[in-house]
Amino acid sequence: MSTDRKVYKRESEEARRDALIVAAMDLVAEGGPQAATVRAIAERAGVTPGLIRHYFTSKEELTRAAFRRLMEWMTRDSSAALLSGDLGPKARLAAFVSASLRPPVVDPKRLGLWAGFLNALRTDPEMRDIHEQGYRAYRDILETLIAQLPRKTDAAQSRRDAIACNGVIDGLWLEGSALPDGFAPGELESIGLAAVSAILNIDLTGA
Amino acid sequence: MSTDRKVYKRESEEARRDALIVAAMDLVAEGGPQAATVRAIAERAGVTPGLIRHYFTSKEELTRAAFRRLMEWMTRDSSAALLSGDLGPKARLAAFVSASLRPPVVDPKRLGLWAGFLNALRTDPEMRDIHEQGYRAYRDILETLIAQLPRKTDAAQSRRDAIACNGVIDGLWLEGSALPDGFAPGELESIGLAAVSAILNIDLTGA
DNA sequence: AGCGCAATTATTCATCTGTATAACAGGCGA
DNA sequence: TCGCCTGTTATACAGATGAATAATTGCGCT
Repeated sequence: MSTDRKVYKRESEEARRDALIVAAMDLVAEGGPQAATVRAIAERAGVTPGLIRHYFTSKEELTRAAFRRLMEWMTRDSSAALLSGDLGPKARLAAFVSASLRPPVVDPKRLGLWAGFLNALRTDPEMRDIHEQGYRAYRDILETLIAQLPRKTDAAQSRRDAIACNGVIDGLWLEGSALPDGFAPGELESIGLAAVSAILNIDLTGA
Repeated sequence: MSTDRKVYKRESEEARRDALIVAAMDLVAEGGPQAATVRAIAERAGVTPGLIRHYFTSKEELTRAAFRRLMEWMTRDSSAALLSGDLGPKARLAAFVSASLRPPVVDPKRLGLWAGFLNALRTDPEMRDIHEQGYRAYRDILETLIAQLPRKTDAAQSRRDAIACNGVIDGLWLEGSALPDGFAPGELESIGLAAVSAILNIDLTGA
C-alpha cells in the first residue's frame, strides 16, 4: 500500500495567512511562545509545516504578523463603541473605559498572548516598533477623550491625568485577565469608571 | 594533547542553588522562557549543564524556584519601608505605593521576568499556587493599609477601593517597566500617589 | 478534456533541548 | 599524607525544532 498523501484544498492567500496567524496566536496564548512551534501551528491551521514558509519568509515573520494583529485587536475592541453613536464627551470616555474592562479585551488568553510576545520586544526592533505604534494609538485616544471633557486643566495636568487613567485601566485589565473568576460581572467596569471619575474629578458613572 | 577537564571549586548547596536560580531568572528576563535552556543557565551560572539535575530534579523545578523567588522579591521590595519606622497610617500607605512605583520594583527586566512566567501559570498547578500566594500577600498588605486609614467606609466600598488602588499601582508599574524612558524620575510615584489619593478621597501627597 | 503552474505536501538536515549515565577530582576526615 | 565521599564534569541519546529542498496534486485556463 502506498502511503497516501494528504488531500487538500487550495485556499486564497488571505485565508491561509489568516489561518496561520490565528493558529499562532492561539498557541502562544495557551502555552506561551514555546508552544508555538512551526509544526504545532501548521497542525492547528490544518496544513503541513512547510506551508508556513511558503507564506512567511520565516517563523519570526509569522510571529510579527500575529503580534501586529493582537495590537490591532486591542485598540479596535476598546474604541469600537466610539464610532457608532454621537455621544457626549463624558459618555464617550465612559464607553471607552468600559469597553477596555470587559471581554473580549479582558480575557485570560489575551493576557497570555500579550505576555508571550512581551519578551520579544527586547530582542526584535521590528516588534518594538509594532508595540510602540499600538501603544501610542491607544493612549492618544484616551488623551483626546480626556481633553474633550468639560473641565479646566493645564497641559501638564492633562498628561498626568492621562497616564493615571491609562494606569488604572491597564492595571484592572491585568487583574481581571489574570484572575477571571476574581470579580463579579460588570464589577471591573464599575470600579474602573469610579476610579477614573475620582482621578479626573468628574462624574462618569451616570453617563 | 588530552582534552583537559574544567577546573572547578566545590560550593555549598545554597550558593549553587542560588547561582542557578539567579541565572535562570536573568535569562528569562532577558530573552523569555525559550532563552532559559539548561545549557544557557549552566553557562551563566559558571557550571556545566549536568549540575542542574544534581540540585533540581528537573528543569521545571528550577523554573518554579525562580518564580517563587520573583514573587518574594515583589512583596519584599514593596513593603520594605513599612517595617522600619513607626509611621502614621497615611505615611505607611504612601510609602508602600511609592516603593511599588520605583526601582527595583519598576524595572523592564522584572516585567519581562513576570511575563515569561505568566503562561506557565495555566499549565502548571504548582506555579499557580505560588502565584496565588504571592498575589494574596501583596493585596492583603494593601487592603490592611487602606483599612487603617482615618476615614469611614463600609466593607463593600473597602474592597472596591483596594481593587482600584491595586489596579493603578499595577498599571503604572506595567507602563513604567514597559517604557522605562517614558517617565521622568519620580513621576510615576507622584502620579500614583495623586491617583490613590483621589480614589480614596484622602490626601497622601503630604505624608 | 488536459496542459501547466503554483499551492501544498513529503522528506531530509543540522542543530538544539532535556535527560540519563559514566567518569573524574576537590577537599574533608583520619 | 592519603582515602573516599560526593560535588562536578563529560559524554551520550532520543526527540523536537526551524529551515531547505524535492515531489505531488489541485485547479484555473484554453
